[in-house]
Amino acid sequence: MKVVFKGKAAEFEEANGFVVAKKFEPETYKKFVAFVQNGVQHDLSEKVEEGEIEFIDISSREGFEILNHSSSHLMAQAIKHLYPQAKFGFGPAIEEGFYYDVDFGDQVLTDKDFAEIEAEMKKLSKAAIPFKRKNLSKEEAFEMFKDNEYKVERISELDGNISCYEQGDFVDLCRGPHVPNTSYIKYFKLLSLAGAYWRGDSKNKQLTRIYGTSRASEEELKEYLELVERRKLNDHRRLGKELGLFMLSDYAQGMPFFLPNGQIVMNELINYWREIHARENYLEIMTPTMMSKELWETSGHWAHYQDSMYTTEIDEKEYAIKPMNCPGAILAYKSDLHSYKELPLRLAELGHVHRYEASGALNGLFRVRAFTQDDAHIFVRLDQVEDEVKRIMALFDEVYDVFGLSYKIVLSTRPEDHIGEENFWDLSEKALAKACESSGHEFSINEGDGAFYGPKLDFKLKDANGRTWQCGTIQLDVNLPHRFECSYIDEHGEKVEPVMLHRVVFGSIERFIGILIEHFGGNFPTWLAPVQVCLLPVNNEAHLEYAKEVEKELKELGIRVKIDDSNEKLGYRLRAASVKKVPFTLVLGDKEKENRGVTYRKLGSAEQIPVSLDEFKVLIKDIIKNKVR
RNA sequence: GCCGCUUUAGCUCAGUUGGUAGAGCAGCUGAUUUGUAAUCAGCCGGUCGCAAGUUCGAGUCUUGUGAGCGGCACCA
Repeated sequence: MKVVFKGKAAEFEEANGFVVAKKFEPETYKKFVAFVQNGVQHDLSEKVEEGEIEFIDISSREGFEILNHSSSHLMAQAIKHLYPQAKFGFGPAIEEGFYYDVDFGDQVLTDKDFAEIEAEMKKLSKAAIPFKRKNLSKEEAFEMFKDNEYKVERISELDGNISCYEQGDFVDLCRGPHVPNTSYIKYFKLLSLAGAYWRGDSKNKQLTRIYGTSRASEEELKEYLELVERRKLNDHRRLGKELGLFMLSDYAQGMPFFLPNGQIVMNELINYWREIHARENYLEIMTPTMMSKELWETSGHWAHYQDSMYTTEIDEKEYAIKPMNCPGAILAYKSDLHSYKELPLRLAELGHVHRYEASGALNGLFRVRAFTQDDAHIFVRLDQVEDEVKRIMALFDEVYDVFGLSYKIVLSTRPEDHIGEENFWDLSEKALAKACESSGHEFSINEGDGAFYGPKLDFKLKDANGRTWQCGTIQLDVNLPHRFECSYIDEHGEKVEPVMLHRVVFGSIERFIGILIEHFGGNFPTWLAPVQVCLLPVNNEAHLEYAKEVEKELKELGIRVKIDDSNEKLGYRLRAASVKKVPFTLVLGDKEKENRGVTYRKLGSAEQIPVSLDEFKVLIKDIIKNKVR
């Protein structure tokens, strides 16, 4: 086991951020005295005892980051050797590895160049070049990096002493820490290439970002690369194709087609959604897909959202296809007078919206141009906001729990381009934070990421690759009700403006289905499975009739059942059912026919369970009703 | 939109230095009538994303363009 020692003592930091014990046993670390520091042996036992130095397992998260950060430096050194004109931007460790942003000038790099860079890195690794920390004054730093405008820009933002790390002929501006020398970086791989704007601003030059990953052992690297491969198996785009769930067509870029199997999943989700929303006293409405320009001008979308809207002309009048359902819901609200006694008034809508998303942003079902929001607009009095938000969060918890999904909450605050008065924003942001706090939901804050009309709580779920996608959201909005002059009559007979909450649980049903496909790896719980039961007559001549009888009885219970009477051996048909991820496979032969039984197998299990048909009916009804996962 | 890559049969993929396309699976047909993860045989199936160009000749090379993938920006 390799252990990195992190120095806390100032003089130690100055010498080098890190030293590493070569053969470390945790129980005996106090006895451990010899360290490699810049290639020199030092006795640091005293510093260990005094707690000035802490040890870090290179396989720990912190060790991982140090290793990968050092790897990005090593890669930069190798690149500098091969491409002397290269200028470097930022090169940090990230979740699963590291990257470095490089300006190669006019040269175009492709992933075919990785082999050469990796070979050079290996060479440098073998040389065991020590990482040496140096502290520079600002002037010295400017002088040292004067040929690199990116580093110069960064240095100009720093105060006081500026540290850099030197390994052989390569120096980089860096806070550290690093592994002691390049030989610690042995098990790495360059993974991909991407354009990335300098400092994340699309107005700036695009640099070449090279992603890689570095591990403490060959085994860990292999494991990681296998994990990357395994993730592909759960990719919803692949499973969606294999299981006949959805498709995409060049004729409608970014607008998914739901195929029969996928439509079943969607319909089941919608049934469930309607059920719980009826219970929670939501009233369902449906509003038009296209509405005229004036409406969007009133709502502010025309001014703040036009780039994302599809428009058309009807009878010489401009229309927009709705990118959101809110204005429609507001018109529905305004169709009648409302008493304070009616509030909270919850108008739900499964709204199919269209948004012109950048072509490069599109991604399977996760990022599309046409999708269905399981929307609701809730009109409340100001004093009802906190309770209602808590109530919505409880509903979210209930729903996500059914699928076994976990989420992270992010509070997004006012963006630069927002409408309405600042004090409303102050109040709204506080109200959302308070609702989270008082209901025991943890959240982080994303400054400036709110909607133009109000702040929001976003519920983010992870896909198979660990990327997060916003699904549920709760948005607080005083602006749209004001712009549309919404009102209710309070207990004194006065007209008062209500507050509006926008909220979606699934978010986009399409995206949510994508998440579910990956979450379950295509093995949907029985209540969602396109085909729930597959019937396999052992012999078509002798058992098909009984299979049809079983089919009829199960169908009467509303179960989605299919007979596989193809002329294949049982083994083949079992495998076929398993490939199609059917939750229950029932084998029907002489034994079963004789005593009105079935022998069932659950997906993923080889266990054969004989029961009577009546018992099976009770069992599967129960599993479906309870949404057993 | 930007950077890089990919694009060949319904699906997954081969196609060597340019000489007008192959496999497995799926599908269809026949034989087999099967008791727990692939029975055998035959057949069908491709303007090689699209459009130009170079060439005697292009799936292979060049340019343009569509779509997809990985990122970046975006996600109001």
